[in-house]
Amino acid sequence: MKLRESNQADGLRKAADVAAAEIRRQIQEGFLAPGQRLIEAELIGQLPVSRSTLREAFLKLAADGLIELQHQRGACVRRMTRADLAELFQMRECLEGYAAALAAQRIKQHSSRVWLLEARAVWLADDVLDNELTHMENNVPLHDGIVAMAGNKRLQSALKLLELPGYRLQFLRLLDRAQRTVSARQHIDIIDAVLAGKPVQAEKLMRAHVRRAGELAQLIPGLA
Amino acid sequence: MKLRESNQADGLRKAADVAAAEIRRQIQEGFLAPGQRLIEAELIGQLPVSRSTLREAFLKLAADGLIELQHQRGACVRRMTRADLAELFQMRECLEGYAAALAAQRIKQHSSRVWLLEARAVWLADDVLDNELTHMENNVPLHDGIVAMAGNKRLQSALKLLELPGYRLQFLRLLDRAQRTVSARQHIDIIDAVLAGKPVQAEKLMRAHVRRAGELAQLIPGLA
DNA sequence: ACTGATAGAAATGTCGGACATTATTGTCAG
DNA sequence: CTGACAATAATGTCCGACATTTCTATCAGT
Repeated sequence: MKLRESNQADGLRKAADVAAAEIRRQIQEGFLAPGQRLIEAELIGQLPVSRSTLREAFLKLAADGLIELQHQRGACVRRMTRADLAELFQMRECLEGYAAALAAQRIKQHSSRVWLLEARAVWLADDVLDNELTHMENNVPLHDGIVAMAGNKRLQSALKLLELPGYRLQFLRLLDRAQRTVSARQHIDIIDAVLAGKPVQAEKLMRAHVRRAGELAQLIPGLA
Repeated sequence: MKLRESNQADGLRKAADVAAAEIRRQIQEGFLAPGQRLIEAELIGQLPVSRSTLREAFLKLAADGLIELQHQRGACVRRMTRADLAELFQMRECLEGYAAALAAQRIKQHSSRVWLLEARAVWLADDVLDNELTHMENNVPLHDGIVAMAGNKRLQSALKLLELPGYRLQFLRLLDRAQRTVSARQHIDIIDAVLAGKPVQAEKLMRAHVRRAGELAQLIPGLA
């Protein structure tokens, strides 16, 4: 049978990866709500894959922590409890703090000073205070960039698994102007510490920054 | 067909888990060397599972980082490069350090002071200096125990994935008496810091301890 | 009407076979 | 000895079947 010709030029060579990516997208966009059950028979009807392949996709998604698999009870979109969220942000505090420290250590080798200076300018401007979407759109790249500067791929992929799956919109709503102001200030301080090559301070500031985000996340409504 | 009745009372309910556990055991005991290819057809002959189930086991092992899966090239036991090892110990330095800090913070709530005091006595005794096996057998539980005291299950499972898969024996051989002496001293210092409820110091000491182990691990022969 | 047992339906876990696709190997002409 | 090419081996995917387990709706009894 002709293998799907749809995935033109994408890196997803296996059908299971395609299916996993599609389900991931549906989860992140809210089509699949946290706690919702994923019935194999239903998804087979929606995705061009067989049961075996779908089950493989389930395993990959479960490995990424996006869904949960229970024996003889199938798959469901992962539902966060407040305790889970606390643990998650504790991990991020630890890892991103360390990433900031490593980034500060390696700042000389990197020509990414330029990039950091550009980011700094962004967080000094008013856009990130006025517009919550602009704020968010610049927030993720900044954190990712600092993590990338740390130069540890394991660290990078570990942190990728710690992004909140389906609650981003609800988190966004919690960021009022006051919150955005504090956040922007912290970002600038972190950038300065990294640029100055001060690992200890960079780590300390990043930890405080992530901890604050974690406390804010606890206010997300509708958590189990 | 009658499902295998062998797994009496173990928590491994799914056949895929049984197969994964068996393969994991073979890797850790050295029957399967790093880099060795795992042919589906061969393993089907050795394990009482079908191809589908075996492939599921592969996915789980890959998620744990024990094997690597390449498209159209199957599975092979993960081979560590020195760079991989460096990243791995960097992660452990970060996470275990943080775990020590958390443990020190929560020491009052835990009645595990007793446990720590017992561990302290062990590391003051001569057994852990004289016998490399005794050293190792007490090392893992101590680290695990401190991580458990941190009370973050994510942290716990993240660290479980960072254990060296098949190189433990070779690492063990690097621990001569001098190394063991330093290690024991560091353990005692860490325990004292946790008992004293000093998170900052506990983290600092644990980081130094893990970093030292990482530098030692770089001496493991036969790495890619 | 409510509760609990029970039979039926629904969904998952596992198996075996089949075939397409791709990687590896071995052969042969030059 | 090298490069093209055919043969082999191994993986990726699909399909259908059945056992096992969970879920559900019905029904008897208090």
